[in-house]
Amino acid sequence: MTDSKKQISIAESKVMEVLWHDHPLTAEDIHSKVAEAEAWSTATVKTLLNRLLSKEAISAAKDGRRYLYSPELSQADYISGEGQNLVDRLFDGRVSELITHFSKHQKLDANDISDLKKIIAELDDDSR
Amino acid sequence: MTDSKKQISIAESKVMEVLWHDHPLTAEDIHSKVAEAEAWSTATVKTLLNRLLSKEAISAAKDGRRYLYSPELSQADYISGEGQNLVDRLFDGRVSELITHFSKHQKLDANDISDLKKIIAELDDDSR
DNA sequence: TCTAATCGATTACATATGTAAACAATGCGT
DNA sequence: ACGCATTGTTTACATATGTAATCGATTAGA
Repeated sequence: MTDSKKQISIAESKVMEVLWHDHPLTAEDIHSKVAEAEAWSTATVKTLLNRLLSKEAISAAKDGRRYLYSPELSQADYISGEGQNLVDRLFDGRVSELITHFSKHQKLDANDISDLKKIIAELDDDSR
Repeated sequence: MTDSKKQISIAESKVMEVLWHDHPLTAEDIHSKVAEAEAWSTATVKTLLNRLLSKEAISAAKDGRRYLYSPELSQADYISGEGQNLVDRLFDGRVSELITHFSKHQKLDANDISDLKKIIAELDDDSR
């Protein structure tokens, strides 16, 4: 098996965010985008890109002297993985527990509530 | 400031789980409980207990030759922290996004759905 | 063509984490 | 009182992660 299934770290995910938003991009592009939030040197960004490459979370296509990077791992898959992970760790895999927790402790705002209702409505439709 | 607010690692949280479930406990108690899931040596458990002590996530009360450990950090606080963390990282703090994600991708079962309905009903009551 | 700027690749280094052995103190049984 | 068992303390070591400097190749200008 390859390096694939390796975990993406927080810092690495910041680079992924940029690539999910727009790609392909050069290392320098990524550096300037990510620099809005993180005071990283270009060297740091390059290190992260290389780590993501070996984890096969992104790919690089040669473009003359430089590379153009694109995501391989989709944001949806990443989020699902992290989410599943958390639910497993904190709620023993029970999604309803997680939702209950958030509804009780993390204060849902009006938007959240209307979204929830919408979700329920759709679920009812589906099962009907 | 003390070491307090330090992050609790995954391995450390396994020890916390045991203590949240039942406490105070001796290191050996904890070792046997946690051993059901993790093949750790008692030395490993001791290391984790010490790290948790310096992070002030647990406390120890001398009981003759040994110590009795108890949680200081509550499970609710831990879960809230981790949850908030995830919502911030993956959904830019928007809880409804998280719930939407789970409803779309993580397949809610009948239980989850009835829980959701219950939550909605309660929220409606509260706001009335 | 020679050189300076530009990129990527390699190496570095501190802290965190997983996992545990070695060492030290101390109380129990004989 | 003495040595062994028990329990805590210190030290160890590999991998992961955050953060970056340095080395090396390549290319665009002078």
